[in-house]
Amino acid sequence: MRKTTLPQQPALDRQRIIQTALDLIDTQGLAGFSIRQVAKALGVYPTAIYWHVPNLAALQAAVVAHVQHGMMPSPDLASWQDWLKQLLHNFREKVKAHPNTAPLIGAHLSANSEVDLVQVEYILGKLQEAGFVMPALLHAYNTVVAAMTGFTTLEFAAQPEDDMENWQQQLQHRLDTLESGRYPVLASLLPGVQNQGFIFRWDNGKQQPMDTSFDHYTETVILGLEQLLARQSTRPAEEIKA
Amino acid sequence: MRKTTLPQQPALDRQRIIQTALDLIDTQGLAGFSIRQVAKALGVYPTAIYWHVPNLAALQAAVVAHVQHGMMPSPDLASWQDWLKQLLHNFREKVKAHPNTAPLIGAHLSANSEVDLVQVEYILGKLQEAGFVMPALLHAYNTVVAAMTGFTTLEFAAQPEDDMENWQQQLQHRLDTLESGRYPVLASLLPGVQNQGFIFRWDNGKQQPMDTSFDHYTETVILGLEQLLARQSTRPAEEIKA
DNA sequence: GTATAAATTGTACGGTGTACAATAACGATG
DNA sequence: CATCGTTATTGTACACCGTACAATTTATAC
Repeated sequence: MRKTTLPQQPALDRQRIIQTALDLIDTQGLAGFSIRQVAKALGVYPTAIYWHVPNLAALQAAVVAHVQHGMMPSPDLASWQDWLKQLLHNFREKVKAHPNTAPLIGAHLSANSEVDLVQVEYILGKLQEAGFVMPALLHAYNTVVAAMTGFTTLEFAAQPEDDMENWQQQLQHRLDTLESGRYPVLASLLPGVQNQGFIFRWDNGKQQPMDTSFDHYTETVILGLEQLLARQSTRPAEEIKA
Repeated sequence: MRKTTLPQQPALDRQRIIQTALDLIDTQGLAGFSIRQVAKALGVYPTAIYWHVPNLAALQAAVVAHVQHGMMPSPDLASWQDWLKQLLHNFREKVKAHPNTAPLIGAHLSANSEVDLVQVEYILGKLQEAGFVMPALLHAYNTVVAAMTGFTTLEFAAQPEDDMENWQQQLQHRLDTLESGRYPVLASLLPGVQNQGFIFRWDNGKQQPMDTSFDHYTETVILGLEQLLARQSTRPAEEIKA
C-alpha cells in the first residue's frame, strides 16, 4: 500500500483492529462489518488482519469482550440485591453504547481470557455471600447470567432491515385493525403499549429504549432469587425443584 | 436441471423450502446453511428460491417461526404460574429439537404473521388474569418474553467451532490450575460444576443440557412475578420502581 | 389455440473468509 | 557492518455467498 519507506513501527495491532471493527459495527451496522472492511479502513490488505487475529469469529469475540469491559460493579456494594441490580444495569449500559453488537453476544459469551473467569468468580462470590449453597448456587449463577443477557440482547436485536418501512407499516396497520373479538386484551391495551412490547414493536432498543420494563425485569429476577433463597433456608433442597 | 418433460406440478413451495432449510441447519450446522445449499438440496437453481421467499433474512425468520410452531400451552391450565412454566418449558423443548436455530431467534422474534400476535394475546391474557394491570402488565409481559428466550438461546448458542478441541483443552487446563487465592469460590466449587455453568463451559446445551438450572430459572422468574404482583396489589404503582 | 401468468433456468456481479506464497522490515548476533 | 531468523505485510488465488436481472419454460384461463 505504501511506497515511501518511512521508519514506521508496525502499523497494526490487535487493539487497533478491534477498535476499528467496533467503529465499523457502530457506524455501518453489523452487516457493513467484515474483515475486508476493517482492512480497508486501516489501509491494509485483508490478509494482514490474520497476523493479529486468527479468524472472523475470534475478532467478533474480541469485540464483544471489549464492549463489555469494565462491566463488573465494585464488590463492596451494600447488599447482594443492589450488586446484582447494578450488574444487570451495567451490562445493559455497555451494550446500549454499542447496540449493534447485541446479536454477537450470545454466540461469543465464553471464557476466552482470565478476565472472564474473574467475572464468574465475582458473581459466584456474591451469590454465596447471599446464602446460596451448592447445588442451588450453580443454578442461581446460571439464572443471573441468563438474566443478564436475556432482556438486553433481545431489546437491541435488529429488526428486519430490508424493507423496514414496509414491514413497519404492515405491522402498524395490523395492530390498528385488530379484531377486538379475537384479540380482546391486546386490542384493549393499544394504543397505550404501541411499539413498547417485544414481538409487537417495530423499533428496537436503540430508537426506543425499554428502561422501565427492564427495571421491572431486574426487580422480578432479584425478588425471585430472594424467594428461592428463603425456601432453601427453611426447606430441604429436594423440595425446591418440585 | 431436468431435460425430460414430466407432467410435474411446481417442484417447489414455501413449505418444502423451509423444511429443507431446517434439515440443513440441523445436519450441517448454521454455517453449512445458505440459499445456495438449500437450492442444491432441492435440485434447483439458487435463484428459484427467490420466487417463494424474498431473501435470506425472511427464510431465516420463517425457519424460526416453523421451529416454534405449536409452542403455546393450552389456555385452560389451572394457574397462571403453571401456564407460564409450561410456556417457558415448551419454548425450550422446541428449540432443543433444533438447537442450531438458537442464534437466529433473537434477530427474528418479531410479529411477521397473525400467529405471532395470537401468542402475544395469550401471554397478555394470562398475565391480566393473574392480576397485572397497566402499566405493570406491559412490563410483566416483556419480562416473560425476555425470560422465555433468554436462558434457552444462551444455552444452545454455539461455542467456537473452529479449533474446538484446542479451545476446550485450554479452558479445562485453566480451570484445573486455578489459583485458589485469586478465585476462591470458583476453585472451591470445581470440579462439581465442571462444564455446567454459562461462560465457563465448553459444551453447549446440545451435548450438555442444563435442565435443572433451567427449572430453577423459571421458578425464579415466576416467584418474582408473584412478589411483584403482591406489591402491586397492596401499594400504589409508583412505589414499585423505586 | 392462443394469451397470460406462474415458475424456473441461466447469467452475471460484487461481495465474503481465508489458505498460501512472496516479500519487505526489523532485531539480534556474528 | 553484514547476515540471519522472526515479524509483519503484500499479493494472489479460490471457493463460496446473496441476489439483480433477463430468458425461457411450464401451467392455466379464455
